[in-house]
Order: sequence, then C-alpha cells, then structure tokens
Amino acid sequence: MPNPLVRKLENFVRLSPEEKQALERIAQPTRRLGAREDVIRDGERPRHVNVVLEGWACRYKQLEDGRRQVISIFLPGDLCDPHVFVLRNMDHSLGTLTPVVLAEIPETAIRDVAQEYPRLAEALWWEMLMTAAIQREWTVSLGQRLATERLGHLFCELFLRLRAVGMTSETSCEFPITQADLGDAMGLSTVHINRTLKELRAEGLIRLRGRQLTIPDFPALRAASLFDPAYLHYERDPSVSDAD
Amino acid sequence: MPNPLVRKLENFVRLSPEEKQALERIAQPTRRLGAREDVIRDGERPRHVNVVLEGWACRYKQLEDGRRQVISIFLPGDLCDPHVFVLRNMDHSLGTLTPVVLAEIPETAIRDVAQEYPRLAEALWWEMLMTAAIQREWTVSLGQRLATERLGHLFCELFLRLRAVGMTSETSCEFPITQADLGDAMGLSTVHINRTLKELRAEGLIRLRGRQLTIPDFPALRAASLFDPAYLHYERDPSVSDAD
DNA sequence: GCTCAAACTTAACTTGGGTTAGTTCAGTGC
DNA sequence: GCACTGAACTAACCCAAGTTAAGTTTGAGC
Repeated sequence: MPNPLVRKLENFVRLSPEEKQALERIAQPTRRLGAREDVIRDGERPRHVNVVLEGWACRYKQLEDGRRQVISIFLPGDLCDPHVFVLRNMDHSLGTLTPVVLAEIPETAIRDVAQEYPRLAEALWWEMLMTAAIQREWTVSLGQRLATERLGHLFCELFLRLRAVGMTSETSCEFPITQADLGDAMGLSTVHINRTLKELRAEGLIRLRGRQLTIPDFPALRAASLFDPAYLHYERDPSVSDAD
Repeated sequence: MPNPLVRKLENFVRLSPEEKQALERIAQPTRRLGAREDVIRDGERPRHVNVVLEGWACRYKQLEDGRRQVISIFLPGDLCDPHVFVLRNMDHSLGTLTPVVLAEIPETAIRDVAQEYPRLAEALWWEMLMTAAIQREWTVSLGQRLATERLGHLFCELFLRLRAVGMTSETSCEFPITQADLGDAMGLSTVHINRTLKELRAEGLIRLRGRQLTIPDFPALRAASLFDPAYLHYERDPSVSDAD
C-alpha cells in the first residue's frame, strides 16, 4: 500500500524516486487513535504537522453552548496545516471520525524537505491552496445550497478526493462516517440529513448502506448538486512532461 | 496616511524601517476601480497579487443559476492570495464593493522581499494563516449561527480588523456596503438582513445609519454573538521585544 | 444467541428565514 | 423644483429545515 501523501501530491506534480523517498521518510506512522478522539484541542500549542495515513479525521469548532461545526474533513493523504507553528495556539480542534493512523512531522522536517526539493515545495503549496479552495466551496455550500445540493456536492467532492488517492472503485467508496457527523459538517440536523439521504436515494442519485457509498451516475449527481470540480485543481502541471 | 499593509503586518511582527520601506515600495497604488467592478473573474489566470489600499472588496462565487455567495471581505491592508500563481486559474472572482485602490504586486516582487527579509516572510505567513482562520470562522457562522448572531459576529470581526489598520474611532467605523451585499456574505436574504438589523438596533447592540456603524457596547455585542477574537491572532510575537 | 448502545429511521409539529410585492427615503442630474 | 435611481424598509404568506419524541436496525461484546 503506497503512501497516500505521495499519491495525493502526484496528482499535481510528477515526483522523482528520490522525492518520493524523501516524502515517505518524513510521513511515517507515529500515532494511532480510535474513532471520536481529539488529535489536538482548541487553545493548545501545535507541536507537529499531522498527516492522515489511514482513516478519516476533521477540523471542528465547538461553541460555548454546545453547537458543533465540522469545518473540514481530512482523508488519507491530507495534511493538517503545514504551517500551524506561525500562530502560537490552535483556534480550533482536530479530531478523528474513524480510527486513524497519523504521521506527526516536526516543523523542521517539512522545512528541510521543501528546501532540498523545490518540486515538493511547490506540491505542498498546491496542497495548501487546494485546502483553502475546498474551504471556500464549503462556504458556498453552507451559504447557498439546499440540503440535497449540499449533501450531493459533498459526496462528489469526497469521491473525487478519495479517487485521487486510489481509494475508490469505479462507482463506490468507503464512507465510514455517521449521519450526525454529516449534519455537523453541513450545518443540518441529523433528522434532516436522514430525510435528505432518503430523497437522494429515492432519486437514484446515491446508494449508501453500511459504510459504503455508491454513486451510480456521477454526471447526474454532479448536475443535481451544481458540482464543478474545477476548484479541486487536479490538473498536472503542463510544464512537467508526462513522459517518464 | 501610512500604508495599510504595513499597519496590518505590524500587528504581528515589529518591522524595521528598512522592512517597512521594502513593503511600501512593492505596495504602491497601480489600479483604481469603481464600486461593483470585477478585479479578476472566475476561470481567468492571475497575473499579480492584489493588495487593497483603499475601499472594500470581496471574493465571491456565482452559481449557474445566479445565486451568489460572498466568500470573504477584503479591507484596506488585505492581500488577496500571496500565492495564487501555483494554481493556474482562478476558481472564484474578486470584485469591489466600494470604489477601490489596489496595489498589483508581481509574483517575483513578493518572493524577493520575503527572501531578503525573513521577518516579512513570517508576517506574510501570519497574514495567510489568519485569512484561513477567518474563512473557517465564516464556515462556523454559516453552519451554526442564527441570523442575529451571524451579523453580530461579522460586525465584531470587521470592527477589529478595521481597528488593526487604524480605521476606527472608539466605537465607530465606516461601513460602506449594502444590505444586499451583507446578505450575499452571510447566506441570508436582503429582507431578512433588514429584519435582523432592526432587531440588533432595537436591542441597542448596534447603530447603523448612512455608511457609519457604531457599536456602543462591544462586550455586549460580543456576548450576544458568541464572538471570540482569538481566531484573529492579533498578538505580537512575544519573542520580539516591545521596547523599540 | 442474548444484551446493550450507537446509529438509523420516521412522524408530527414548530420556526427561522425566504419570497413576493410592494412603499419610503436619500441622493443626483438637470 | 422635479424626475429618476438605488438603497432601505415593511407586510403577508410560504417553505425548508429544526425539534421532539418516538421506533427500528446493526453490530460489538460476552
């Protein structure tokens, strides 16, 4: 099973064997957590950059009165903030949604690798900018899209992000999170998530049973959700030859 | 009138005269736009980094069916994406809300200045991370907060951001955008923005007339909106002496 | 194969906010 | 002074999504 961080970055730049090795060296498993545990909490001082190697995690923020918003979802290969250190304290928490294996990378290791391999530095930039683009798209979803569009859009996004790290079949992927988590992420109540899933199922746009999501007709779901994958920027740099 | 970019960055690091001069040199006015014009449109290729010197601007995304979400608001001193160039095409538009004066900085100029002055590089990192933190907070607002909290929270945020560039009095600031724009930013209809403003006014939490916003009792508005300024990270680096 | 808890599902009812369709107000141009 | 325009404001009605309060399914642990 290849390193998901390597797989992810290869969607943007072609990496040499040495570059891949350098990445794999710094992204080794160092911490295992169960489902629903905190990686780091709001207010704490970050000690390393976390990379998800296995499982699903999230950024979230809890309001004083208990309301909780999941701000981002992290899939295998995702980096949680390559440059957290600049700000001294976390302004949100990181938690797991499923059991998770993390690579905890020290500040210096990231810096060194970026210094030595400029193409890796560029790939890390791409990853940061794409993360920001996803955050913006969530803003659009929460601000403008109806519940069916919101969920459909999220399914499209997560399916493509999982495909980018080789974790999908033709039309299906693992989908291991609960309806309550989906609600916290999309700003909807659990009950309404359930209603909305029922509707999407009834229209034949998705199948979702156990921990398995199937999108039988991606273009159909895409159209129903006004999903435009451009913001994911999965185009390889044309200045890098595709021939190896 | 000092350069707002300099003022903003000084909230995080203390800058030497040479550092200030270097910033001022690259952040010179190069483009003037009227209200409601586009700086750059979705799909276009960015040519420079934009810094707002005067006026208010925004990031926005327009859906096929006309719905529009304002994704971020840019105030004087704000940089629109120091590293857009990595992604080849814009996945959203930048537009003005009022007449605006921009500094258009070439990619290389930013890079050079960051290379020569490491403290400026760090300040630019801080600015990027704070922008991301603001985006996350908007996600929380749109997902969890009621209309009154949402608007109150936005007023608190914008007031503090304006104060950081010296554009407030004790309790007031310019507030030059329309209720329709507020609606597009907070995912609410214009009508409901109006109702909600009425409510906030009735509770004595804000005054808003003409283009002037007054927050007579900031702690009260803060409490009513569950606003916690920690995410703005306006703490000066403690490793830098406060004595000049 | 039984127990227990978490996750899922549903129905009935309520509410926050959207929609439609205006009126009023404040500039601006002439 | 009057027309014109864009913004601010309001009322009546409607609907998407929240809330409450169940019942049902699933699966881990024994």
